[in-house]
Amino acid sequence: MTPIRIYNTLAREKQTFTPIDPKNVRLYVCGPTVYDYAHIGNARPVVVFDMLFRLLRHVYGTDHVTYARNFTDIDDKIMLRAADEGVGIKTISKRYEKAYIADMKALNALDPTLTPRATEHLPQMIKMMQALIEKGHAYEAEGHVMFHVPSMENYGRLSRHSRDELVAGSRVEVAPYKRDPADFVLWKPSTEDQPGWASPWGRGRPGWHLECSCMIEKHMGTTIDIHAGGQDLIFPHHENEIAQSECAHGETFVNYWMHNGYLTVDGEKMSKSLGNFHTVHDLIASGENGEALRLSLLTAHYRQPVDFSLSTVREQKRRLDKWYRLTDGVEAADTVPAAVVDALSDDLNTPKALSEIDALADVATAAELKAAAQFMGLLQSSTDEWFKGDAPDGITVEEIEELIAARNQARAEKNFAESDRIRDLLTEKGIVLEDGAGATGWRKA
RNA sequence: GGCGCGAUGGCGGAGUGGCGACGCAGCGGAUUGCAAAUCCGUGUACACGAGUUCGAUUCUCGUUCGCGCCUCCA
Repeated sequence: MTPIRIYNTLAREKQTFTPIDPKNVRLYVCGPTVYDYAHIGNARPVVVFDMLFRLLRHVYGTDHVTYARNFTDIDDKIMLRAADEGVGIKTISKRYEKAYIADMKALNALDPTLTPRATEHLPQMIKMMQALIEKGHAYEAEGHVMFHVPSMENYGRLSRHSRDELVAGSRVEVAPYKRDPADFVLWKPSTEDQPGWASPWGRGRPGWHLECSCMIEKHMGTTIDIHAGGQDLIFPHHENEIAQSECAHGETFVNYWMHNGYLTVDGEKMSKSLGNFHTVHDLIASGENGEALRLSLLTAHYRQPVDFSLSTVREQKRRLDKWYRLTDGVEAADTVPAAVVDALSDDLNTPKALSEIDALADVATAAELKAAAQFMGLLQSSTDEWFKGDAPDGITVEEIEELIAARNQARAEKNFAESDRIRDLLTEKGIVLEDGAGATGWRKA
């Protein structure tokens, strides 16, 4: 078995992955703040680390991997949205949590083992803050609980920022209650009309970083194997998680840190003003194929930037079309081809793995191709479902078949003007005809 | 300014000290009434300049260009 190699952000190099306990490999990925639909950039870490989850399960056994992905369901952005709509935060968070789950399912992402929510971990948060205060790593000030950064000797080793650099490069005003400009919030007070929970420091709500530390502590222990997320989370989010957990526990928090690169759209940063903002929800609703979206996100290596465009999605759709044609009626092989597992074991080299799948694109190796593609969360439908779908838009299967029969009648009579007219009619409906040796088949474009 | 990443053919994207991965698109052919699908064939690609070497796209140094982060952000 090829060992799994992982690029560890902490070490800035690829390392051989050794789990703490092969019977319980623990992976945590930072999940969404549920205040709006997830965009395609949010989907990248989900798809990428879903691939990691699949690989870990393949190597260590399905029941030996715990994968947690949280929902941040208390946050100022959620509060803002709730206030806008005049509803409670739970209405907002539940709505977008539900949408998120559906969207990620459309991308063939497996359900994580655990999906903890911030608001379900208030007791753990309070306990951790108390421990940090007792150990001199945190203090109370004007209803806030602050983490005192200078109290941690090696703060900043993940992002390789020294406290001094952070203070010097800071773009935000320093709140007056901070003992040190680099200190960050663990707990902040809530006004009467804001959501809040009782605490020894008054009614308030948690800062962003605290939840992950507490959820990991509760569900996975003081030290976990892998913690992953977008590279923008390296600082401050993950740096501060390390500070909280390691100062509270006195133990290593995470052995391997993984961070995915950014996604651009048509070569530019995705933004609403540029008109290139794509939510997964809208992409699926407008007819883009979830599996093609997934494949598009896997065409680049996860640490590299990936450029997203609709033309890429269509291109990858055609690639899948080819694989579906080849594997029609073929039973997937029992084992996943080693070349594909090896590529993925090398720091999740998905472009390599995909090209290894292409190398199997031959009738003689169709069963292997199918096993490999399914391992990567692709070819999850039957060939028939893929090409024909549940129901083509604006035309019934019966109508299609009647038109095909009429066309074949015309063809038999050499009335090609009529047969081409019928084919054009179907093309307009998004139906492509394929004249085979015996019969005429059809598929959705 | 600090930290970090990258530059491969029309596009995407592996990889390697010496034989032009792979996919998509394009082009030619087979097949087809015509298409579609399929099959066969088809490309003087490795940012620039030095250095190391018998030999560098691959290693070293430099240059240029592009990108990300530096307390909203996957």
